[in-house]
Amino acid sequence: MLPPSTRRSLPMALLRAREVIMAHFRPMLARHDITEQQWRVLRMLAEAGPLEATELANQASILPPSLTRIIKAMEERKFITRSRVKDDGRRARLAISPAGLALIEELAPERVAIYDAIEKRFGVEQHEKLLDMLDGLIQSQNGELP
Amino acid sequence: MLPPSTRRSLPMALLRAREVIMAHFRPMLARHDITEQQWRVLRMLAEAGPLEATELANQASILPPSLTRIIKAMEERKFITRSRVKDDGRRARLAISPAGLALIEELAPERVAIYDAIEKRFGVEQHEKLLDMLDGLIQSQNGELP
DNA sequence: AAGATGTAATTCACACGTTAACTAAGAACG
DNA sequence: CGTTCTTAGTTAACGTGTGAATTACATCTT
Repeated sequence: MLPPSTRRSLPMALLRAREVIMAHFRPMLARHDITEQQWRVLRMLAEAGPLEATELANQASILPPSLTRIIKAMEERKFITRSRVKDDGRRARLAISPAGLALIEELAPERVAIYDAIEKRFGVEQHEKLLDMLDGLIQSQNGELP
Repeated sequence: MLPPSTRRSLPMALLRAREVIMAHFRPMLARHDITEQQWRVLRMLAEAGPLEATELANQASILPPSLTRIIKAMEERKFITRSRVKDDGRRARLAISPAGLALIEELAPERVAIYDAIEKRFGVEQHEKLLDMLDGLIQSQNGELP
């Protein structure tokens, strides 16, 4: 049994797929001097409300060291606020600021347009099916790691 | 029309999918002190034969600046060799060394085992179908970028 | 209450991703 | 020929990914 060729490997396919998709979003993010990860953090806080750092890191798929840096940068730019959690001096509570919300809303139409363009090329049903399969893959691998 | 929630966005799904898959490979790579990208370069050269830098970068989905660093590191470790292309002093011809090939072969059984584990959890047909859909996605986005 | 253990977040070190600027070599054109 | 333009690769600057070590605070144990 041979190992899969690089042209048919799941890690490579996922990587390339993510590249072609992100290529659509990068110009928008660059225009506002926001990194992809900062954008994830902003959206997550906008959708889920205030979160603690660990929870935010998990949901945005960002590692703790990266999140520390991102929070620092976005706090300075006044896009998010940070406060201590009562009764536990270790935890930090992070929330999006009005300025952060304003950015999200400003970009909303463009986001929709980009998603429409992607779906138009790939097909709405294909898009939905792919999301389902990716969820399935993620769930399938999330059990015990023997 | 609302933008997609973060829980149903293609970039996030692709990112998380890649994470759960790479989690299987990381221990193996760490044991041999090889990064994921170095591993991609090695495999590519092993499968495709000697390549020029630009071609290698494209096929391994690595940006030129990263490839420069990777080549430097792997040349020092004697896993790859570099030579000038005759009649064009700009191009570099990169090839895997015997030591590099030996590493590939040493890891081959473990690679197969990891892929088997992934397929066992996700399902062989699902795996194949997902690869097809990812290819389709990549092809669909690869036209003109308006 | 004091020490051991656990947890949240940060820091450190190093590699890669990304964009822009740069160098060097070839090709095109006058 | 020499000038200009293009191409291959590198360098620079900054942010993120990753694993290990560290700090600060909570909790558990006795």
